[in-house]
Amino acid sequence: MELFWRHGYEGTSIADLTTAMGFTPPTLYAAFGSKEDLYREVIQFFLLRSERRRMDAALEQPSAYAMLRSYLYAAAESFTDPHTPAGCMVATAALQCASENQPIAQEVARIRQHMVLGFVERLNEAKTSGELPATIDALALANFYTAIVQGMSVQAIDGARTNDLLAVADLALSAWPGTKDEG
Amino acid sequence: MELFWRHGYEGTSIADLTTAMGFTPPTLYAAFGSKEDLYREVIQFFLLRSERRRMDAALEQPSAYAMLRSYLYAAAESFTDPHTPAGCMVATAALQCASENQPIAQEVARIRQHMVLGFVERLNEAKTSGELPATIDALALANFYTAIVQGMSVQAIDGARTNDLLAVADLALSAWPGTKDEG
DNA sequence: ATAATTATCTATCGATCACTAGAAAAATTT
DNA sequence: AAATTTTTCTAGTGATCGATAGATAATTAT
Repeated sequence: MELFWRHGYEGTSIADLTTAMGFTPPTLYAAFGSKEDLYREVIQFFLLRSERRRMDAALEQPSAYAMLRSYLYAAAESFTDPHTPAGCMVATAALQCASENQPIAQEVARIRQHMVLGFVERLNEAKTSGELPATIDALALANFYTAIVQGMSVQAIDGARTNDLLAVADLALSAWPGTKDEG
Repeated sequence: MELFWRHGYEGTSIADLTTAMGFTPPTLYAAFGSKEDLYREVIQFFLLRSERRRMDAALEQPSAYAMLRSYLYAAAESFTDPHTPAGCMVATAALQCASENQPIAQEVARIRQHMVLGFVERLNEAKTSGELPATIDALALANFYTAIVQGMSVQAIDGARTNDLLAVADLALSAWPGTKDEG
């Protein structure tokens, strides 16, 4: 996971993986099938371990605003966690790749879309509860906060520190078009 | 440029390039030196042709707010221009790559940093002119709008349309902590 | 028109890519 | 302990990677 996270799908070779894991290619293929299968498995592992944990904690918040704040703060922390590679493993992954790896890119893009829809769902709840004006475009707002997460991931890769990303998150939260009462 | 733009540095092979340009590898190497040199040259060409044009037009605006609006709107248009690959060639390029291509990644990251500093400079002017409160952290604000550009680039690659990105831009502009009078 | 130069070709370099057949070693079962 | 199964290794597959030597063609200069 660490290798794919840091170097991406194309930037990580079977030799890199087997060296890091301490065995030889046949063992890897017996265990995971192919490089592509292994990458998919790693992504799912990452989602369960990092992304889902972030999102679950955020969705527990009492308001949509608090959810976004929780998520963005958690992202700022984890994107700059010195124990893991910088940035997010899916938010800015597989953006450019060779034609033969297009399926990989599409799968990662689908996961990103899924994340947007998670935000949209919560924002629509906020519209019915009155936290957000009914006139608000929930999809546009979800795209906006997703863009912030993606930009934070880029900047983490470029060496930004936790506080830099927290400041970006706060500015994004200042654009919140609803109430900020609870949370 | 189109190949590197769409598939990235690692995702584009010499064979891809020579096929697209209609000649053979020795001609490419005689003309450009190496794949790395060619990529650097392409990036410079892109900066002059697209990025610099966007930035120059933005810096002509009478206010910092209008500059950001001009830049973000231009980005929304060009990132989704059907005549070129989706997204920006530098904003989301070379984020993950093999260790041996680290120099390329660092160079692109340096260009991104340069873009942030361009924003910072204009924002500091806005502080002295009174358009922005003196208490504002210009670097944080520049990082915020840069993050939006980077996120817009990711979403363009993922298939977003011009209007989607314009909506994201407008929400980012709504976070502007200064006056919006002129422009 | 001939000579010198430049440009592009064919054919390939060694290295590395993802991946695998068949042997050897380790673990498990009888 | 012997037989069987599972696992991992050595060694190598063909394909493709970026890059190049030497020959050929096209252009330019005399």
